[in-house]
Amino acid sequence: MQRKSKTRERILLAAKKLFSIKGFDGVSMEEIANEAGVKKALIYYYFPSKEDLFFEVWQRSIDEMEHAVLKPIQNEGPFMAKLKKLLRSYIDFVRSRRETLQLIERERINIESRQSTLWEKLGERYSEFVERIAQLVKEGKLAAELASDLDETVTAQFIVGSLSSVDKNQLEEVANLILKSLTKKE
Amino acid sequence: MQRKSKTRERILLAAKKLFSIKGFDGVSMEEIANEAGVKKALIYYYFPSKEDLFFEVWQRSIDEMEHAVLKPIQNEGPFMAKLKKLLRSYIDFVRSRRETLQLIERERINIESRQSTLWEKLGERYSEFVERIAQLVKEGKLAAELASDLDETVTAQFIVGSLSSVDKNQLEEVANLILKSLTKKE
DNA sequence: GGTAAAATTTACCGAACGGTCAGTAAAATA
DNA sequence: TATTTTACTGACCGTTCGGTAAATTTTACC
Repeated sequence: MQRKSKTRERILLAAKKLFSIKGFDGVSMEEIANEAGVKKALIYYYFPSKEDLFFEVWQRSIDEMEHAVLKPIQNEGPFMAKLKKLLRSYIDFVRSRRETLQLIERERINIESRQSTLWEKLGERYSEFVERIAQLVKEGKLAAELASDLDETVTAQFIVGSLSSVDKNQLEEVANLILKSLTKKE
Repeated sequence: MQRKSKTRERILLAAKKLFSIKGFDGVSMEEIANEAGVKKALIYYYFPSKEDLFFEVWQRSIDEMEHAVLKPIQNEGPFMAKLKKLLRSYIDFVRSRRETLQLIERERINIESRQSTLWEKLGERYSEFVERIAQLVKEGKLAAELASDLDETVTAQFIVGSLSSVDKNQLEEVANLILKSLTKKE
């Protein structure tokens, strides 16, 4: 029972690593098995298919990101403090969990362009995350700290998108740009 | 001679379409052939390999983007006019050339994580594009229209990244956010 | 220590992959 | 008209793919 979950975990870790580097279609089950130090058939003992394996990797990655980014701001008080904390924790996440971020960034587009119902669920899971940030933006508008004509979802996409696409060494600069763009002119 | 280039073009167009939807590893040569209305073997008459086919699709796509985004600002005068024109032309590009943008966004990460010399060239071609926008930022700093402590490359990545990652219907809002974040406080 | 269940490996399958090649039809050249 | 070049096809090759079934080893429990 203990051994079982340990092997399963090793497979998930190996899969996540390789998926993040080469993408879903670029990785074979044999590669994943080798990375995990296991024979290919054993993967099928724990996971019904390559897709199912990827699904679990994806869900876990989004959970991980959501936890790292959203959890720290939950008990924060005033809106501006929350926003700054969000940027801070997002920067920390990008810096410390490169593999997770790369997996998400890489497969996000891929997921959107597959039409199967199962894959769509994965896309929705990601949208949920963005929408939670959009909720924060809404909060800021209600508190009159952000301009009332801001579209919440677009603003959330803007925050995530800009922080995900720049060099990891200068994320603070981007966070400042975001802050400056969002705060009301006085 | 005329027929030859027409077929070649059809193959390139079909490949671009499929690569942009499914990615390099997600598309087979047979699919591309079907999309182009051609037998698979004929593709190898025009292109030595799948990689070579992709290389040409990629180079053309970057050229297309560079032309659409950078050409309009070449003969523009003052810096702020140039910057606004850049945002305008980038928005138009995102709206009208979705396939091209999706190909670039999708394969950019993929290209970076392949270590072969040939693939690295493709990555450099993209970096060139970003660096050209960075040059514009530098211009703005010299003209004292932008804060002097802005990192040019990061700012360029910020502009491209944020405009590439939001819903196409509200790009103007993002352009305004970018403008607000970059212009000096008065 | 025997034994049943769980965990892992070996051996294999049909399909699909990227790529090749001999040959043919159609055009261009002479 | 004869000949060379260009455009294109179908059949096929070796390999790798995702996935399965059966045999073997390891573990847990009495």
